[in-house]
Amino acid sequence: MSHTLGIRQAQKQKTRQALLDAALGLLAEQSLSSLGLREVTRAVGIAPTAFYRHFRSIPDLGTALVEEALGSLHPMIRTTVTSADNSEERIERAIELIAGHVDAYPAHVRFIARERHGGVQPVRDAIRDQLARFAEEVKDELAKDKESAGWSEDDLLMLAHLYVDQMLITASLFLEAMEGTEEDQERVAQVASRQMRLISIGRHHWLDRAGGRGHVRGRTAP
Amino acid sequence: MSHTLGIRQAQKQKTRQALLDAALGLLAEQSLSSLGLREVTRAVGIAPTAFYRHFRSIPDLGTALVEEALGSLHPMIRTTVTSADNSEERIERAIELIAGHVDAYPAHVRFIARERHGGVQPVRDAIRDQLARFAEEVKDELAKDKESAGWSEDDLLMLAHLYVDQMLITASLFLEAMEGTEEDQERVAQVASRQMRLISIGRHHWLDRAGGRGHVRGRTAP
DNA sequence: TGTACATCAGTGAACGCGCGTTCACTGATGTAC
DNA sequence: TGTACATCAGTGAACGCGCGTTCACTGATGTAC
Repeated sequence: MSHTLGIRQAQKQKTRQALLDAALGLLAEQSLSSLGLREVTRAVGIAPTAFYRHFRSIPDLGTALVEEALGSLHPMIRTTVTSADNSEERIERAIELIAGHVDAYPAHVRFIARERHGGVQPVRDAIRDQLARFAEEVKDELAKDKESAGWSEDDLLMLAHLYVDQMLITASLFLEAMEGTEEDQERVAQVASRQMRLISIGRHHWLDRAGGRGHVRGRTAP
Repeated sequence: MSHTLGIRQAQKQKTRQALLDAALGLLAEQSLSSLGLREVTRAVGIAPTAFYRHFRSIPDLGTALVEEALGSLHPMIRTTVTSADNSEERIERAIELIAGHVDAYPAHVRFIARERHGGVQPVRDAIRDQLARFAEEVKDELAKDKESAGWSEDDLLMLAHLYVDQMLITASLFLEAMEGTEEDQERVAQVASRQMRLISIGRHHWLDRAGGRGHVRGRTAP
């Protein structure tokens, strides 16, 4: 092997990760803008001053958490969306995937929902940028679909944003429902999948609109 | 007249309102969970201890802000939604109404967007309850519409939530765009109205679904 | 109308506490020879 | 392999500061007669 990273680097990364994990835990019940540096180091069990070896400040740690929470999600998004539109089953699968993610990483999901409009600008910006990337990727996937024939780039991006926002809302509702009964979660899934279906139906008939006059495309009469 | 409220009560209300206003101003750049009692009283120009004459705590003040921000909005919601679905013009009017509200009360809108998923549970609960009321009211309005014939209560509520969430997302985007150019705001309006339109199209064809088999209603062939 | 007492919004001193940041340090790990 | 020096993650004392909350108070407003 060529590069085992060295004992020092390895230990540093471990401590850094411990700081991120501790912060995420503490953020279950407060916002980033009220999270204290001493609070985080205390939870990890190191001296307050050691914090500065890893992060400039709490907002800096926050942007690292954004990367951790969303950075690795891009491949998942792509495979989830890929023609996730045609059939009921595909919508169900997408919803289940969201539910599974919320179940596996509830703290990350909560963090993103909370700080997306939170009081720390660099973190808001980081989240906005990641979500914009998601929307672009969703748009790219949608563009590959047969159903997207005749759609403008603008309209595809508009639809992609609608899907991304809808996913976030659904994730946030699952999070709330996690503290409730199994039934609550089922109800969230039901509503979310019907909303997805309604949006998909809107997509399906998008090019029929324009009040019947002008350039109607596709949809040749039965 | 029967009841001029008395000098004492009037002054008390004035101070209370000053506290709410000051808090709302300070919340432009931080979250409620990091807002300090002394910070608020300092901004108003009264002693810290006077705070307790009006609110039990900062979260208590927060729930009062929720009431102020959303309580008076119910009539507006009702008139906005009322068959706001049929025509392009009605969607445009709704979007303009949202834009106008964001323009008139940016701090309130920011507060709701921020604290909806923020770190203070009583405030989150208060916002959730108000939004649920909005959804119920939107549902009631939708139910009056001809287009809702054949819809179940569940589906109407599902659609109502979709509209409410969409309005909030739009309001939040307008807020961001307020710091940008006129063009930015126009682009937000364009995207928002197309998303609304797509949802409306989905609504229009909702009962046609079920894969063509089974109980297809309305929509007799041309 | 005038007087005597009650109420209560706002004051100001005092408290103990945890905060973020600085600084010189220690000692294990890494590197050059 | 062994030695001498450099690096640097983590330490611990110290700092000044603002926090939330308590308490007894003041004096204008309200009320009863």
